[in-house]
Amino acid sequence: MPELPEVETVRSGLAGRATGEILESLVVGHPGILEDCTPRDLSDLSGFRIERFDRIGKYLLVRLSKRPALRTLVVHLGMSGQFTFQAATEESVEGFVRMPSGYVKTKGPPEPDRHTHLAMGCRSGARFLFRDPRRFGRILVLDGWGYTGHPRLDRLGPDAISLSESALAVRLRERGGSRAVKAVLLDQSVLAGVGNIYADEACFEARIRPDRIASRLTGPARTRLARAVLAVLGRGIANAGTTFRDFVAADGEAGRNAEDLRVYARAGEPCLVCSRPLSGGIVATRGTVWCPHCQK
DNA sequence: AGTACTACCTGGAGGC
DNA sequence: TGCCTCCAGGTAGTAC
Repeated sequence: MPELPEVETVRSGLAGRATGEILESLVVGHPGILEDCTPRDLSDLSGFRIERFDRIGKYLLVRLSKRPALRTLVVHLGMSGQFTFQAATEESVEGFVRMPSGYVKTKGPPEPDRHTHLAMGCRSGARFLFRDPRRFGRILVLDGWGYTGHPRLDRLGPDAISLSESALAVRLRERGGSRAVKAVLLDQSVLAGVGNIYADEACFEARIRPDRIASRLTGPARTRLARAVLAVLGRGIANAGTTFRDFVAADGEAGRNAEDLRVYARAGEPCLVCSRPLSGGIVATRGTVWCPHCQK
C-alpha cells in the first residue's frame, strides 16, 4: 500500500506538473481525515502558492507560501489514499476528457465521489483530489516548512533512502532490540518509509527470516539487510510504485512494481530462487511471506 | 523504557 | 442471488 516508493512516485509526479499552482478553493468532504486542523484551516490556504513538494518516509509535504507566511500541507495516504492532480488543460466531464476529437474516456485521475475527502481547485483551473476509501489517510496543516513540528513527524527516524548502506546498517544495530527483524523495519522511528510489502521483500532479498530477533543478527547479515532495503525501495521507485488495488500516481496511472515482487502475496507459490513453496504467517501482527529454505 | 497488541475503516473475497 | 464473516494494513493509543 502506499509506502516510500509509492509516495515518492506521487511526489515526483506532482513536482514536475503542479509546482507554481496557486490554491483557490479548498473543500473538505470528510473532516475525519483532518488531524489537528479544521476545514477552516484548509480553506484559509486559498491564495497560497505551491513552491515545492517534499517527502519524508510515507509523508508528502506540500510547501506553500503567501507573502511572509509559510505553510506545509502534510498528506499521509494511509492504506488506500490517492492524491491526484489534473492540470487545467485536461478539462474533464464525469470521467471523460475533452480532446480535439471530442470527449473520450480518461485513464487519468479519478472523478470526485463519496470517497473524495478533499478537493483543492487552483487559480489556473487545475485540481487536486484526495481520495481514500478506507479513510486511514490523514491531512495536516503546519506552520512553516520544517520536517518537524508535529508529533507525527517528530517521531520519524531518518528517511530510508536518505541513508547510505553503512549508515542504515548502523541504525539497524543501534535500534534493533529484542524484537523481530520485520518489526524493526516497520518501526517508522527507526527508519521512515518501509511498510509491509517492502519489509517482506527486503528480508527475502537479504535471506533473513522476518521473525529473526534483530539484536542477534550478525554484522554481515545487517549489512545484507541494509543493502536489500535500499535495493527493494529503489526498484519500487523505478517501477513507479506497487499497485495491488488502490494505489495510483498523481496522474492516475497504476504502478508497475507488483509483477517484480518476489514474496509479498505469494504464500504457497514456488520460491523464485529454490522453487519450494513459500510460507505464510503472521509476524509483528502483519501478514508475512518468506521462504523457509532460503531465509535463515 | 522497550515491546506487544488493538482500534480505526471499508471494499472485496469466500463460504453457504 | 444474497447475506454473512473474514481479511487487508499504518498509525496512535493503551497495556504490560
